[in-house]
Amino acid sequence: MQLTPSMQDFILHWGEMGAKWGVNRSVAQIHALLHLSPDPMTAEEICDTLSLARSNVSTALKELQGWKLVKTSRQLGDRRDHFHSVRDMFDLVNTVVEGRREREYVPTLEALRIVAAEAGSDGTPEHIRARYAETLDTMQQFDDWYSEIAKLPRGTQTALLKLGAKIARFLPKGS
Amino acid sequence: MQLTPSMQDFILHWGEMGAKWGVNRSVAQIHALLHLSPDPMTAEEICDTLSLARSNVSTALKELQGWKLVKTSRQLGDRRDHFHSVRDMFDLVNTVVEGRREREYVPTLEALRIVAAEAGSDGTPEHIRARYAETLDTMQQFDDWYSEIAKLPRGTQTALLKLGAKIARFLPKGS
DNA sequence: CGGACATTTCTGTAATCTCCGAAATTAGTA
DNA sequence: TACTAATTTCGGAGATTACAGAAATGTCCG
Repeated sequence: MQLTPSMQDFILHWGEMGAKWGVNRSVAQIHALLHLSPDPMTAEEICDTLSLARSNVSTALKELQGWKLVKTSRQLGDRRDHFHSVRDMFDLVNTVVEGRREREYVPTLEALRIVAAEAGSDGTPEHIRARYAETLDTMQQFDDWYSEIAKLPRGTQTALLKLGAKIARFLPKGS
Repeated sequence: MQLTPSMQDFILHWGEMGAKWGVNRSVAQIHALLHLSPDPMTAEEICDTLSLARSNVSTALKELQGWKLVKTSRQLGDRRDHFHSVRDMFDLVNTVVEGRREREYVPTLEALRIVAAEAGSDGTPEHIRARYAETLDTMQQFDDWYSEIAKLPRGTQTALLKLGAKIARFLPKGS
């Protein structure tokens, strides 16, 4: 695929952002490309367009599929995989957030529970144990909130999003 | 400071998490330590407790201050800085989210605007320009939502958090 | 001003991460 | 079964990042 300057910029920037988010730069670039591409692309085309080694593209695509950001489709008379990104930006943000929760937030909650339990019998002073409890509690609260919102139907989610801070009007009172 | 096993685990895990979040491991460990410590600590004490080089502790503390996760305080008759973390977990989550928005999300929005403008005159096909617009639009929507919620008084925020998905009851109808 | 202590910056090294090319594997075709 | 194309895995060179220790800078006091 032929890239215009703006497309190059987009892909480059997406790659930098990915790096900051702890995602491999190439992985993010490939995702950006697939996000822009109107048609599914083969691994080969991706290599050519971004000048990356075939092997890396393969690895990156696997990772993106792990994040459920990229899916494959088949075309008649072609045995190659054709890759395309999840189309909708709303879905995309959801997927990324959910992925991070799964991989980074939930394990921390678990670890905190273990630490808190362990602390009962290893001489950890009371005020530190209280700190554990407080930390776990607050994090759990955020997680519960997110989990509930995530379960709502899409239409409700977008409605809430549009409403923004105006939602506060419906709250009991004060503030 | 003397670390019990559970405290060591906590600090170690926090460090690993930090690494996944793109934060330097030592930085995250120091933050964990300060989060647990009931009293402010000097850089020297942090070195001893975590067995890190003085120089790195200095750099890490600077970075944590940049994130506004750590503040310094003074004590009479002591010219050393005493470091302590932001106490409240709720504040902490807010600070982290706000920091990430500032450093990673907002620049992307800006870059997208530039890319979209650039695309007008460099031969980028219409459907790609539409994709830019859609991407920018959705990301902007999330950002607007967050910005509004962030401005609400703390009490309102916690109320919303507790309410969770039940908030949907107040929505106009359907879904 | 000079000395003592605290902090930051600099420098070299160790550890880690990225990415290419080659080899191995898998899948489709005759 | 053999042949070919597509994909994945492996190994190591090159680049980046993290870190300790040394040197430099800054700050406070007399």
